[in-house]
Amino acid sequence: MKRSISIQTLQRLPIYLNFLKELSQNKRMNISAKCIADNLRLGEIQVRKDLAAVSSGGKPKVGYVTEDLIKDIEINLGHNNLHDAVLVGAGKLGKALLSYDGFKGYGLNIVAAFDVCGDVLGSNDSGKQILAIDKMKDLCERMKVRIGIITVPADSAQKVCDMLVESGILAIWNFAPTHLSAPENILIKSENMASSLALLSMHLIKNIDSKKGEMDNEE
Amino acid sequence: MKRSISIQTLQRLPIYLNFLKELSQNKRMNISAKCIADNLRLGEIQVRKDLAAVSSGGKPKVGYVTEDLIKDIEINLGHNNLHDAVLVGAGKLGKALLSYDGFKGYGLNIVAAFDVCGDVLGSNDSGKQILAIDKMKDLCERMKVRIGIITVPADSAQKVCDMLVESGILAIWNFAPTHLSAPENILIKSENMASSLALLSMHLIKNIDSKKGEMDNEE
DNA sequence: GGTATATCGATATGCATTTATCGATATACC
DNA sequence: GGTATATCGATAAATGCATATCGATATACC
Repeated sequence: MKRSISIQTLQRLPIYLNFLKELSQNKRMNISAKCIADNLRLGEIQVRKDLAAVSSGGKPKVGYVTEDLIKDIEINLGHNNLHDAVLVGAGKLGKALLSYDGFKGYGLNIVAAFDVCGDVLGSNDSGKQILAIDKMKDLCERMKVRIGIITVPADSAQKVCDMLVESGILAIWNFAPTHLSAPENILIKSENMASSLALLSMHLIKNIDSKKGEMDNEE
Repeated sequence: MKRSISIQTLQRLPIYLNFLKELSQNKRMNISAKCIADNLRLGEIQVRKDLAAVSSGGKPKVGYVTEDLIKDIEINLGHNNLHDAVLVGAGKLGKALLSYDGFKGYGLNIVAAFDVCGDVLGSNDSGKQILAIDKMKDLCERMKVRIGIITVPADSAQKVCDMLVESGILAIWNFAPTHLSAPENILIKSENMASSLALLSMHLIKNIDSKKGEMDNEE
């Protein structure tokens, strides 16, 4: 039963988790689905359904027990067992991600970074090692690393992707602004900044347009 | 008619655009929907439908004219008119984004950054100014900036969000791992790393689990 | 010029996700 | 203790999106 958490629900779980942790700090013992929905600007029913997929249930009139809910979500997100990851491409974005110490809270542990460029090799100010790329496969296999993060320029992203697959990586987090091809069983999640910008841009265009033709009832 | 581009389609447009630009460099004049689909691992029909939403159409037997398609997509993405943006939070991620010079290609122009911390003020190695946050409102109003990028820690993100709204910002790109509340007419696009990680994590858990119980036909 | 074929566009089907409706139940208050 | 109410959970309808099917059409080749 618990197997079937939809992708959409899965992606909302971290948002609930974040909100619930805030509540927890403020010593709120109970929380209703409606309250969560109002605060997060989501539908009340949607929240209830999402929570139903992971939790053992709430009580009428009082809602859910905050702490229990947090635990349930964390279990379902796999935050209890940390996944090791390697990062390829120690440019600006790569270094920024390396230095970000919040990933552990999400179950991700970057063990090392790789790059071709000799200049950046060595220890980063994050304390993480930046190694030559030819050492990647060996390290991944030894440490059984299963997650790869790509922060190289677009034109070398596919090559890096292939290397990661070669190294036994099962899931790839891609920040390069390009599409990647990999075998079926490899999950590729692209953080497509361009797609996000498309959304913002579209919103602005619509908004500015509707302001120009201030008809009020444009449709 | 062209009004109704679905969100999903909109988010795929930059991917097509990227691919088409590569083709264009290789002097390919024409391209079929099937070819795009195969290269990008998408459905042929999906591609055709997406393209139908933005383009004036292709010809049987030859497909679409590459250059025309690029233009059509760029128009629909608003890449022709650059949107100005401000960035708040000149930490590691903020600086990384400031230094990334690829945004202009997506129609985004970061005009300045803001931070509370005195240390980082001044000119960045990106050439962009990092200013004190109290100057934000004035600058946004003067330059009619409509996009705000939030790269501050989670606990100050909402405060920054409010300030941006105050400054006349219409669309917010949020990198803080928290949910933000703003008036209805403000678009908030959160780059939720935790959500992405949830996806990766889930994939690994499923994969490793199915390997443990190597039943082959687990369902 | 006629026929074959690749490719397009439109309509229809199916699936996933969201939203709505309704009855059930635990707490609160009289 | 009985009734009112907030809230939950389940079932049903609606929506949005992806996939399938089919006829139309422009090019290529005979």
